[in-house]
Amino acid sequence: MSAIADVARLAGVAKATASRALSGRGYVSEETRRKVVDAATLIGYVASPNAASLVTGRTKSIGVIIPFISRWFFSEVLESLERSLLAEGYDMTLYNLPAHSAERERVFDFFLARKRFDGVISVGVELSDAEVGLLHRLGRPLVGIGGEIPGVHTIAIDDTAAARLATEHLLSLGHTDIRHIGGDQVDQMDFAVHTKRLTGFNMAMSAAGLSADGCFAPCAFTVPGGYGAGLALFGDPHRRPTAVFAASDEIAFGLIVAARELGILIPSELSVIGIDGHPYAEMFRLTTIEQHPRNQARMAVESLLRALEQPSAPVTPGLTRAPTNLVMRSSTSAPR
Amino acid sequence: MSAIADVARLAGVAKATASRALSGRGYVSEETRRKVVDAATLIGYVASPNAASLVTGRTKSIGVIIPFISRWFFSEVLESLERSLLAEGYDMTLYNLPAHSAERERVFDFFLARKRFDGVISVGVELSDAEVGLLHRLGRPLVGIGGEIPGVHTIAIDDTAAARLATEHLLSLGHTDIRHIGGDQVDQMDFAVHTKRLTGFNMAMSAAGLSADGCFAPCAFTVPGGYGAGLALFGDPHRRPTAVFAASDEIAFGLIVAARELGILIPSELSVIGIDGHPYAEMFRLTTIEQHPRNQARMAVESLLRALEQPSAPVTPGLTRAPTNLVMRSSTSAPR
DNA sequence: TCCAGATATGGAAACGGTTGCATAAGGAAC
DNA sequence: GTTCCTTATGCAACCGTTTCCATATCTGGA
Repeated sequence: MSAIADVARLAGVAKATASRALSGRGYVSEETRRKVVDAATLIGYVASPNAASLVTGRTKSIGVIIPFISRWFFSEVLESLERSLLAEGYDMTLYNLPAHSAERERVFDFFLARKRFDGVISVGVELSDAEVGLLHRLGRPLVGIGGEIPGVHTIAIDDTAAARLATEHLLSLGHTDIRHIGGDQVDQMDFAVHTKRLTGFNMAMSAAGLSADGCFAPCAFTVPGGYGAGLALFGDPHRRPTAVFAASDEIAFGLIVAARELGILIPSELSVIGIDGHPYAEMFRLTTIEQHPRNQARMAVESLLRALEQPSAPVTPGLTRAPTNLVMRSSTSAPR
Repeated sequence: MSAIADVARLAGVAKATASRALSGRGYVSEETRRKVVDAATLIGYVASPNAASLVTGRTKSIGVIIPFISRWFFSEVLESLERSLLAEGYDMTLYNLPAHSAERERVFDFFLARKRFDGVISVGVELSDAEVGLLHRLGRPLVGIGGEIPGVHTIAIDDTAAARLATEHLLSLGHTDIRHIGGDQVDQMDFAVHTKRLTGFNMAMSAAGLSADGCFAPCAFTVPGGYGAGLALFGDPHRRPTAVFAASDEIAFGLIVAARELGILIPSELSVIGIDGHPYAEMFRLTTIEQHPRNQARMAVESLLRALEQPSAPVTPGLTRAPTNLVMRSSTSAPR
């Protein structure tokens, strides 16, 4: 194809001048600039980012590590990351790494270690010290979403507090027989999200003077997971709780579908609360704690780009808490 | 960082030899190879793909254009694309382009036109002749998923046939009062997917000697979209059909939720069939036409890589039909 | 013994940009 | 009329690989 040398020749200037004219860096007279631009458009010149990266060391592309694509939180984050990065002129290269996959090491050694990215965003993946160290040594800034990583700036909601808030909402309505349906061990999710939400639940219960023993039931972190748990939990009318705190909206939807199939009225016979702010929540009239993943993604991009602009001042490691808020709908009420 | 020159120096060989030893191309004695590899691991050498691309012209990375990330079909395709490409050593760079977005031109001119990708996969995006021409001129192979693009190899199901099959299933059960709930104009989906499915419905109806006039109702191509359409459609018991063909499983779920809220029994009072093979279908006991997006993605990658390996023989333009199959569950039965 | 081919290695030229340094002209300040 | 700074441009080095070409050794077959 046509290289910048061709453009320079056609415009009657040196390669250096053509480069400056096209990139806008350095001194170029307006007249020369126009000549160069005209020549470039005439022969359909497009710059080679590879060649530029080679000398500048910057690739204008960001690597993203994410364990799921189809789960709501992650797809929302992904869409928002892509938009924000594209708007800033960055490419986004995606690595879909299931939590403890065998490919993880390969991705780090083979893909990330190469100098193809200016920075990395890790979504819901708890990086090891070795992995963080690798990126750090390469001088590549790293920002996390979803949980705390030592030495890395991360954006995350306070899972424990959110779970506690959800449970307290049920308690404040007068419920005392509350169950928590959350992720199980099989569903590997990093940052101990499941555990933190369970902890928040336990804290709220004991603060209210209630025992949380036997109040937790695990299930797959999906709608069918919640559905299965709901059928099992609500099957026996005598052991049915008056309220359920689901660790995610998707679980909550499954619980609601199961409850409806069993003829249980919501909220009069059963209150349900979730966490997420999923777009289907309104349709199911689900009370939930919203966590705004798109904002979390924007915050991560902002932090990463700031670190890229000022390599001197490394990203302030530490946790930025993303806000959450309770949205009350009609899936919760006082017990009968 | 350390370059291949450092490795060569440490191993006591020339850069050329070090390159051959590490890439495995050309003649290198076993002894020398080991020396080079040892030196490389010793100083933690990682190759720069940028520098390599510059001379080889191959980037080992593929660009993917996709209009949605969170919709089921697209997230499935995406996950499968990523796996297949990663397994073959390719990076995947993602461009999330809503159908008629303003950014589309910018992405093509600014991102895709650059020589950053060996090839492009377009998922559910109907590329214009100009866009196809641009990539073709750059010598970058292109494979499509979701519908026919002139001059490009594409993988797609037969939307018309699938819709017809779904409708025929309802007809064969004895239904005559059938409605089709599908995507609306606002929901911009390329390749006229909505129209094709409507056409399949109409063909089946008229083949059965039934009029399809007024049997179509549009809605957003989502669960809440189907829910809203269901509430509207099933609200009046006297105008209620005995069967509904939903253009997607997600719409079907919404319809089912709406029907259940209204106390309508499925399938005795209402049969519902969808298209997709969504993982929630089993939970809703939904009869559906499965379309296996992951396989479609695998086929696309295979086709693209074949084109990359043999630049001489260009990809056979044309359409490869991805198979679909009817899965019967208990959301459909004969009318009462 | 000589020669063709396979094997092994090095030197140097690419690939396509950016940028440091040198040069030169035009003002402004003294 | 110097001196200095700003503006404008060119030359050449450089980024980190791959690969072409040349050279040299070692086979084995004629």
